[in-house]
Amino acid sequence: MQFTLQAKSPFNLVTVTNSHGWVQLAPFSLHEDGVGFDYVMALDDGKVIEMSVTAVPDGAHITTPTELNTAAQAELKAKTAWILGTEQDFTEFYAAAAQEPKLAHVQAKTQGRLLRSATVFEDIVKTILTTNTTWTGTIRMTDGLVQAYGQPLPDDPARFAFPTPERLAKADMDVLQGTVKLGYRAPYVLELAQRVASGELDVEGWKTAPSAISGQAVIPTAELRKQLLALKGVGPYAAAHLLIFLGHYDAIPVDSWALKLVSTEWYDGQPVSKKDVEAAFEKWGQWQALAYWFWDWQYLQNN
DNA sequence: GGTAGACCTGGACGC
DNA sequence: GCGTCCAGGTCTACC
Repeated sequence: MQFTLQAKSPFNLVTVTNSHGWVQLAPFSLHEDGVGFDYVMALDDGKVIEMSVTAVPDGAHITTPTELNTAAQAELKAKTAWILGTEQDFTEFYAAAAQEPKLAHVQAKTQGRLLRSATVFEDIVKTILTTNTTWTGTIRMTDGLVQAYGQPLPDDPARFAFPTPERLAKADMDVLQGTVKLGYRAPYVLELAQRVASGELDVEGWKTAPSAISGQAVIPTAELRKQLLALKGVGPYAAAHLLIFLGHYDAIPVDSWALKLVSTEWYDGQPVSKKDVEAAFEKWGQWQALAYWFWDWQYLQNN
């Protein structure tokens, strides 16, 4: 099966793929040319497929060697559109950014979209695995989780889809801590999987909200943030990070990196607080997370 | 609401 | 090679 997804213009697959580090995390794998990527996906009917995503003007071309029925085809198209954010519209952000020299590049570079996983569940787990560790630690933990509990690809059993909540809900705590080495995060991930698998928690409902698809927030950010913070292992940083994925850009994920960037940009390298970071981007209102993310940082130019 | 200490791992560093 | 220290967010207990 193959199909082309046309995105709301402007769109550039390279920009989305390299928008942040997600493409380095299983079950993504970056193509050698650095433009497109492969992704192993578990469909609702239990089938595990691999898809290859390549660039076309203002869109992406998707191919999978697996034959799919009508329902599976629709699911694949919807999940791919979500991963790439093809329906997102950044016209207002570009208009605001054009007035700021440090953001004047965003429209020309078609920046705004961030690569997402196929499910909100997967993005929550991965975000928890970014906390209190190094990026190499995040890659290692994600790889371990996918290999230990992911469903194998029939044509290549060495590759796996990201574990479904149902599979992860049955995980052994000793394996999560000892083999996968999630450490103290293991109970957080296990509890999340069990709550989602049992139906108690509908995190995919956050994804299908019109606001998240269009990029225009309708559910108040404060309400969604409250629900995210109620998840074990999700604190202020992780909640803000996940809000971005869900189309809410009015909160900044302040981590040690953000403190370093703002310190260099406006405080001559002196220590800054979370409030300083938030104050620096407050004027960007509903776009402040994107303004922060795509800012032309002095620190990056100097290092 | 704010703060301190614990959590866990890998990497850097000194010996 | 070994031991120690530190960085990285969140949780819990406490004030």
